[in-house]
Amino acid sequence: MNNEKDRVTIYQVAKAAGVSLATVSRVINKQGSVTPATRKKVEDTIASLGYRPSGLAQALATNRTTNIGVVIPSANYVYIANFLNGITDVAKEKGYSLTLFSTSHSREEALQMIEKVISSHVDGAIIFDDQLDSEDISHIASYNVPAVVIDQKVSGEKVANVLFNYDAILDQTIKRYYSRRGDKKMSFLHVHNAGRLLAHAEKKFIKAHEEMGKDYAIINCDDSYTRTYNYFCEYFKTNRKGFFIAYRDSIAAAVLNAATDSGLNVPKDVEVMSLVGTKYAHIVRPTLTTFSIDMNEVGKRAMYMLTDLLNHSLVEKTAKFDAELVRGGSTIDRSGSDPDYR
Amino acid sequence: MNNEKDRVTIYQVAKAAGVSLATVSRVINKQGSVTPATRKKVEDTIASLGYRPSGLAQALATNRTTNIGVVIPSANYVYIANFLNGITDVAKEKGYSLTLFSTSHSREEALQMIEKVISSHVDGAIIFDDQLDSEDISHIASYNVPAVVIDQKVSGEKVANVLFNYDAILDQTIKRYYSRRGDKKMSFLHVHNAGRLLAHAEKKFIKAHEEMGKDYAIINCDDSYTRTYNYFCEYFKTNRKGFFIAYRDSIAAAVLNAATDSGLNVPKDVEVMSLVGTKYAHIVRPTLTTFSIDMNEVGKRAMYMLTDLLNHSLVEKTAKFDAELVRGGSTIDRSGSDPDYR
DNA sequence: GAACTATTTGTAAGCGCTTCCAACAAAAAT
DNA sequence: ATTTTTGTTGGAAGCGCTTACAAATAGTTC
Repeated sequence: MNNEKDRVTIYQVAKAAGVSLATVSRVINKQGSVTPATRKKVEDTIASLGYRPSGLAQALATNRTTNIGVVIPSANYVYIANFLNGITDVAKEKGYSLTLFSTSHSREEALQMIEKVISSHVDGAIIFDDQLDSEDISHIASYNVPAVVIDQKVSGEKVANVLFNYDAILDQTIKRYYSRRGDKKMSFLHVHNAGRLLAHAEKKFIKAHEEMGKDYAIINCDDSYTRTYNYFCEYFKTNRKGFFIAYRDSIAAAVLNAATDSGLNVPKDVEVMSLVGTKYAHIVRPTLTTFSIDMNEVGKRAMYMLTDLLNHSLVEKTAKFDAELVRGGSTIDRSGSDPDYR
Repeated sequence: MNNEKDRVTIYQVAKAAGVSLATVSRVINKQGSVTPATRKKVEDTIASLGYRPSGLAQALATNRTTNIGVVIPSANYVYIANFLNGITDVAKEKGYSLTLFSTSHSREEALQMIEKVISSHVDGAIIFDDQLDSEDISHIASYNVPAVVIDQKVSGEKVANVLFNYDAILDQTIKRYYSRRGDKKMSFLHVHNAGRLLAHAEKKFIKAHEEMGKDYAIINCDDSYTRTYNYFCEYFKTNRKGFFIAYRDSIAAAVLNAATDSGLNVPKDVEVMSLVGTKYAHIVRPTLTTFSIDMNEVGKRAMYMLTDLLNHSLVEKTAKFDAELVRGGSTIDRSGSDPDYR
């Protein structure tokens, strides 16, 4: 064992074992034929010298890094952390490392990260960003970096897509709401820069309302629990009723708590729900109704698709995840006989 | 712009610009002297060829990767995500990338990850693991990988430490509880494999009780919100009173919700608090009392320490974070005149 | 304008590994 | 005993870059 010494190289191992570089390389890569005797000899000197192959040099020589770049807005959202977790599990199974690129919801930073991904020489990338358009992203494909793009359709030979589908369930939920006894005005919580998914849902929300000729509101709010909570505490001083749809459940939780803390009853006076559902939705009381997609599964799926892409064995280049309605106590169940509604 | 072509190398740039490799290298690294005229010429051909230096080759040649390895149990905990977020911010500021190594709370995997960190040729590492002992970790230092170790004292020339201090506040809180009107039996929620921090706190908890001659309980529970919630729903059928200390706030939230949902009053019948405090603590009702440390700050600090370590400018090799008592409504405030206790 | 210095550029040797190809030895076939 | 086949090794080039060091050019000074 060497302590505080310079890195042991394959050359030193070869010398110590009395063989050539090539032979050592063969035993560490377990390929090519080596006599059991010499293999053992080499393995022993590797162990006694404490040799570790340099991933860098290997990568340069083989043109494979076994490294995947992951582009996300920030690790600080639970749904992103879930997504990351899914990726991590599969990456470990498949022997890949992950390099994180976080864009902080800024288009500029996102572009910069894409550049970084390209020069960082990753074998592939998973891109879950909400600021770039498909042209920005297809740029990465032109540099021969296989990529799986989340929540966006980007085409290219080495690009696969994971798409979310909130449309159907959102539309259906809104229409059912009005067709039963929906007596509250619906509001959609708009968050600046929250990205495509939200923007798309917002459009659907508006469209559904216009189709039904119903009045609605768009409320601008902050992507922060505390600020949203404070805002709604103020809001509920004058507005004592409403149905709110937020992007993330932690924002919905802010509305819910503000309502409860303002002496309102959820769901009688105020109904709330969100698109993204994480553990927050289960922890609040009443629990939150969400249109949910399991982000852990999305991460896993994305990583599987990427490894298939790298092995040229990916057949279906687009995966679609349909949001499911997960009922909580924050809305009134309007299905069937409405047992909860008195 | 080249599309779908092989990587453009520095050699091609040199040739196209009619200069030598060395000159191109000088302009991309902005060092050594180059005539403005040739610089421009080179920059132009770089742009027109769409050349990007290979980080890999640079790293191999300079022996610097500008890459930091981050070892964590899992990204799926909010406090870890917060920590990661702090690291990310500083890393971006300092121009480092992050490679993630997740150990899944397994000692075996953790050891494996340490090996990976070593051969991945990172410039440094931040290690927040709960399974390894200091000997395991000091192993990494012997391979000349500068490291900042979280929540553990590891010594070595190139090792720095970030330590947490829950002892004082925990001891003080327990003793104050009994010296005022603490009438409920205290229980500590033990989670298998949750690591050092918890184990240490548990010891302190027991010690404080023995010093005061008070009865206490250790409850084994799962590191999962749902399972803990179910367990305590059962538990509260027969036990209608108690003071519970959990490790993470989401576990504490499970106890809190189970109590409320069982018709108990928090904090009158059941008091709950946790060591780690995240957004969960603010979202539940009543809010949770926690012994909190701002993990985002911990991440930032760790990364600053690491960059200083890499620049040989780190003076204080140990940083200590004291946990603060953050009062929520899940416990009865026993300071002063106990206004909430009627 | 010669002698010298400062600045800009090119040459070539690595960084630590893989891998093709040739060389050789041992086993099998004739 | 000789040729062919199979299996095991070593030599050497190359992955894309950096960086002494040498060479060449331009700029000073007397």
